[in-house]
Amino acid sequence: MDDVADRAGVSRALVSLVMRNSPKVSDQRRDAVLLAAAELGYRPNASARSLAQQQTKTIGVVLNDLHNTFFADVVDGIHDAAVEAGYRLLLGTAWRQDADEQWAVEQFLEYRVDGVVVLGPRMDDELFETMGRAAPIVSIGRRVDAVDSVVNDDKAGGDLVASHLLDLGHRRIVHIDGGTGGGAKQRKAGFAAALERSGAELRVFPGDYSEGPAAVAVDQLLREASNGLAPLPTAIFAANDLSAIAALDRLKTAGVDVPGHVSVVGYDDTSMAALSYIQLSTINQPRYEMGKLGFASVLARIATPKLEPVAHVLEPQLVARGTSGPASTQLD
Amino acid sequence: MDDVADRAGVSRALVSLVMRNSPKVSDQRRDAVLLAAAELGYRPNASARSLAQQQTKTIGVVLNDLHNTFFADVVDGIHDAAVEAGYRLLLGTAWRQDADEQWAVEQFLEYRVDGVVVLGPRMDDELFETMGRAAPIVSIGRRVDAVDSVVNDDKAGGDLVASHLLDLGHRRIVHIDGGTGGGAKQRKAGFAAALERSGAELRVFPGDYSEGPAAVAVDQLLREASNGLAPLPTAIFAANDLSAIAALDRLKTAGVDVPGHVSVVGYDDTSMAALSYIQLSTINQPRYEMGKLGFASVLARIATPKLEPVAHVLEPQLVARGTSGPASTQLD
DNA sequence: CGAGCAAATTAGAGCGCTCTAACAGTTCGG
DNA sequence: CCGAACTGTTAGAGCGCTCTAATTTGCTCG
Repeated sequence: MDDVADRAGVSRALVSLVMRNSPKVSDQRRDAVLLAAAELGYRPNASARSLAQQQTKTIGVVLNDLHNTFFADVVDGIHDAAVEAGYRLLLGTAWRQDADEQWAVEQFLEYRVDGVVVLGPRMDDELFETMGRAAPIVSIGRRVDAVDSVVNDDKAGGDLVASHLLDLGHRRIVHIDGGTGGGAKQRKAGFAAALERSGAELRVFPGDYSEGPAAVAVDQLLREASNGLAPLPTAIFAANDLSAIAALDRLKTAGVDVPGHVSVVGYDDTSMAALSYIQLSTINQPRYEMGKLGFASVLARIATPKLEPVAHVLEPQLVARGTSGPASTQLD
Repeated sequence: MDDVADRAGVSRALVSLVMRNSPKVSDQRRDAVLLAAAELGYRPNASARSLAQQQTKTIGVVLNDLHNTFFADVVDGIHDAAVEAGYRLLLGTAWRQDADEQWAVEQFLEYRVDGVVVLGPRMDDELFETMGRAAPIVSIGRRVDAVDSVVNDDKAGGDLVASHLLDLGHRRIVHIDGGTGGGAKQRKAGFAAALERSGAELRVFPGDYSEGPAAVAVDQLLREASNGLAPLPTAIFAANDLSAIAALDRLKTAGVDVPGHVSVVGYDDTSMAALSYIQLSTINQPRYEMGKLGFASVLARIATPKLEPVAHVLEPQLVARGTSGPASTQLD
């Protein structure tokens, strides 16, 4: 910076003003400085700037799983909102390990990021509260009372699926749940409540948002059907797309027509669901919006730190594709 | 830091030593400092440290597409290698825009990261050279002569597919290429050369690594077959998994048995290819290894800045799954 | 018991920037 | 024609840490 100042024949302070494009610099000097900077290949040092300014204009985003495209969409939303507000993003990855998650946040705090967004958090609420004292922090995908959170209304989502299936005439229905996964309990609750109101028959199998248990559940259903113990259900609602796809796979392998004979619905609307090859009916969470909202929350809290925690609840949407159709009347 | 020093009754310098866990501190003082730090909730300021140390122990990773799980695997490799070497990762995203990519790198340079890794770069070689002068930089997925690069041997990959199909007895083969996409030309070249040696018949359709053109190509093949103009090929090699899946989709829709009647092979071994639902035969690039190697390159260059650029070429591997099988003898 | 030496500790400068307050030049109303 | 009110520019302290060199402490040993 000194070199640039010398070369342009001005003071260091003026160079600083130019680099931050302050309006109170004469065009003449500005050009001289910019020229000198370009000639010397000068690039401001972000660390020094942060140190002096006591703010980084950066927010940290903790990603739990880089492989999950669900998060990618959310990050897109955060990114766009951040750019608009003149903030930059720092991504940290927790590689699906709880300890990593905390570590990532600690790293961010050492960097003195102005705020932190955690996607699909696993760490416990208490830790959230502790970290929340060091910097504004918001949770996306799980409700945390101590800090701001952005979630979709999983219960409403479950209800949407139920209505969709009931409208199609389904009465013998199976749910493969998401175990302890985020939002799984609410999805099930919303789904079950709606079915109960209509008097439809519901059977629940345990799952965990992964392929294995879903396949096991469907296999059992198929076995029961072939033994004549129980007819196949006319519809299956899996707690997320991954398990829905596993279920689909088992059904197709067994030669069961989908949706002619059994309808299948998932949750999340991942890019896999949209594959023309799969065409899974599912529930879409407004991921991009959730990202935008998450960033806005952080920003609001940066401006006014001692606001009461807010929980933003967004409405999920049904995306009816090719795996759900009118209930089969055939009995098997 | 001063507060911690006061509370522990030591000097600021000693606190600094403890925070960097230097061995030359007595246990007694160390404990006192750690206690004081914990009580005050002290967290070192990374910016100040970087400023004083003139290094950040951080490397920047430019991600072109957060949605592509291919990159996620590479990042996993980079991450593991980085953690092992005591480095931390900063992720930047280019959101598929060339300008963003350059911007991301600039940001990193302002942070004074010790090195940069760019995944699937789009910026031109010249820019690479310029940036390479400011910090060690390595390109993963595209060969760039001016700097280090890590790529897979696309030509060998094409050759692998050819051998696989020839071994299975295929002689009437179609390739849907990847247009100007990275490595597409080499994949085609390797494939075509091997087929030519064996005298098999090859027909090439234009593509661009996306679904559309692949579907168009297959539709045309189906039309020709039903018109009796030309029999269906017994095998199709699509330049990447996405287009392979699109091809599969058209074939299945048309009721063509895969692989009984037509075999399909992709390239990249994305997570979609591994879906039990799809089981696509494909070529696997050692993504995780590529990440590790990429980091190692950066590290080597940090240690010895003026090394000659090195191009690491890794061997691709055939992953034979359910979409490729013995050539059909049936003529249609 | 004090010289000699290693280990433990500290003072203080410096990293590259921003920010406050002060300082020159202009302009302008009275 | 003088002081007020700007505008543009600058000196210099300070951000929180590390690092070098110097100093103190604690031992060992003749």
